[in-house]
Amino acid sequence: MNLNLEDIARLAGVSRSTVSRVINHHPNVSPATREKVWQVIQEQKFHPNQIARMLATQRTQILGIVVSQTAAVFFDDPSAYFPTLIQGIAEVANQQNYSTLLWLGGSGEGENHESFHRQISHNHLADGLVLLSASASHPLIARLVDTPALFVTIERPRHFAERVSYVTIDNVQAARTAVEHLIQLGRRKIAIITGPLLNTDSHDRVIGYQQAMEAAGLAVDPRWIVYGEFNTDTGQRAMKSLLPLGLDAVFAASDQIALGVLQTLREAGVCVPQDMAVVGFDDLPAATATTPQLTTIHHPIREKGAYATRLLLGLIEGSVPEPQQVLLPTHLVIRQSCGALNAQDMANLHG
Amino acid sequence: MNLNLEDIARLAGVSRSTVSRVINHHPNVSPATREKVWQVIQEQKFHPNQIARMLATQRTQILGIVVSQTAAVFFDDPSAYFPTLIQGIAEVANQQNYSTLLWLGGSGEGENHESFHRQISHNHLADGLVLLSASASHPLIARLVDTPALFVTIERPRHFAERVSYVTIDNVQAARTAVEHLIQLGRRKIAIITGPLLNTDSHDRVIGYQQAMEAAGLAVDPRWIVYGEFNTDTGQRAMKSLLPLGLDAVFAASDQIALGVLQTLREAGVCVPQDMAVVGFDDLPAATATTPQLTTIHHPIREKGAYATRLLLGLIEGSVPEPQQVLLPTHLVIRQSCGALNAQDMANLHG
DNA sequence: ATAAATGTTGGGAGCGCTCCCAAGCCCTGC
DNA sequence: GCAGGGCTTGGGAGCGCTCCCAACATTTAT
Repeated sequence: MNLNLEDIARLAGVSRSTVSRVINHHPNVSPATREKVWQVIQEQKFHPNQIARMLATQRTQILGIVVSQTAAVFFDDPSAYFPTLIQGIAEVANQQNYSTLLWLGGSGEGENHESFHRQISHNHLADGLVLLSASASHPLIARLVDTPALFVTIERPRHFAERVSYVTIDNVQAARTAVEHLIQLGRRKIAIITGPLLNTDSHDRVIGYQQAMEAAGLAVDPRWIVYGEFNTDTGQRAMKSLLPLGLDAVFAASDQIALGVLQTLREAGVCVPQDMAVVGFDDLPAATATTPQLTTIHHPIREKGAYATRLLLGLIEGSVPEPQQVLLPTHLVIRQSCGALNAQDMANLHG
Repeated sequence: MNLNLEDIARLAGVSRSTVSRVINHHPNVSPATREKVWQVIQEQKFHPNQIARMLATQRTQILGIVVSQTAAVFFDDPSAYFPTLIQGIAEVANQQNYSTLLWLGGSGEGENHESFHRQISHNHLADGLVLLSASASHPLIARLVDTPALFVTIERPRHFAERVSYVTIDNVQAARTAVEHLIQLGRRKIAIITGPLLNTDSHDRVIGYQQAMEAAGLAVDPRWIVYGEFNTDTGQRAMKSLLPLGLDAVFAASDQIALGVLQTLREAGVCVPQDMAVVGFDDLPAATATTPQLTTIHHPIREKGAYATRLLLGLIEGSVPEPQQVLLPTHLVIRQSCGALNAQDMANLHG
């Protein structure tokens, strides 16, 4: 049904090879021939078969995006963290003429997870892989790290961190900045509510918290450090458990958590920021919709995806050596929930 | 570097064809040979080259997911509408041994849009396509409809509706149900705030609204019908403009819109549902987080994606004829914002 | 003018698989 | 005992492209 190179060649009165050269913009084709061939190609609306090209070149121009996680964690999440990441990836990929293969799965259970990862690593469709969650993709990383497969993870992996390429933010520094800000404002009894223990983002934010506290000579009650999930529910639950401890500030390691914290504090009649300062992490759109608006750490989610993709492309082209590890900058966005803006500032804001 | 069929054949002392037969579970291989070949395959961790297989079979086992829309509309949207759809698609696809190619793009501008769609329709990588937004994909539909390419859209397309396969919900009926519910509760002056005029979902919900009003013998002031976007901002803006009209109910054609409506009403000191009943559409998780909780139309977003994929697979296998058009069921979820639950019910809820 | 360098073109081989056909095998039935 | 049928097996011919090499044409340098 479809035409092939040979057909075009016949119609243009040249050889298959010449048509191939024209299509691939090889230099050594005379202008006249080039012109003639292009004309036939246009006329026939010819498009070379990608698959055949892949087979011949051993390159697919496809990037795999791996979201190995329970569906709920990713998509019912209003933060749109993963979708935003994917957007950053797809943008760069499409722009560089790569297609993106989306792998969603690994819904928890061991066997499923296993076969999901096997499917990805054996189906050699992609020239490279972006793993959106290093911690959840651990088994995949373990099986890829000793193969020639090219991949980069978002988030620093727990294992093989020295051998794999990743893009992340300096979570330690970012968390430290957030907590130092609270300390500067006179807060002393500061708790942290964070995500899963095994998640390196989660883990590093605790380190940053501890460093800030220690540097300020503030003792940390172990009960002040609460691990959970990066969601609203954890925020509510954790805050309820923290309520009796007489704190004056909470650092929520995600805005989702902060949302839950704020809600619980409101229900408990605790005034934010007067009685309790709150700082979040992520700078989601939702952070400006709360009352009071959330002070939070901004980090470039979409850019993480984009950067990881550029990096991966570099690895594929061979223009950069493995492994590459990059930390993207973050900054503190001061709004109302930390109490840094005094009454007058707030009046100005609303004026 | 990698082994191929021939290598395995040599190691197993058989021919390429026999190995191929074993891998593809063809019946006519003697048990002994089959066993021997499997053993070599396991030993060598052999995995057949997908690309070569694609070239030979002219089938890719890949489904394309097309999200032709501005990024912001899709991912900054807390409703996770598109991610949820994608999840439904990927689930079915992976389960049937299909991979999914994700096409995100068409960021508004004509030229971009054009080249985005060209890229999709010429790159014959997918056995079939799922178009996530019929209205936004119009140019793509127009170019695909006269080709042998297989595709199904979510949402009924504005043009070629009789010729394309799609999966959607009965928006007319759903909207009608919502509005009839308000009428039953004694509301008379009911407005509708909906999405883009060119979106068929949007359009049909208005039809449903009009049918319900007409059936009840209620005249509709043209100012009561407001078109906008499916977002919070539209809800706020539209509600502000509706405030002076002395309404007693608003049907928001998406929960996002309803969120904006609720916010504006709160700021204006209008009590919901006493002074103004509000019904939404979508049944997002956020609908239960509002005060009062939102009465809304539930529709199966994820199932839409899953159904569309099963349908597409059917078209690919040739087991169903084109075109197929299906309407999935919806239902009204009664919560507090419509005023159907009286004080006692509410007490029970909180007890 | 002529050898050498350069530019242009065509064809063969190969990427790794599937599918078809023919050949060889064994078994059954007359 | 031998023809005819069904299993099992191997090899050839693609799928449509790229890439290399050799052949030929055209310049350029001497």
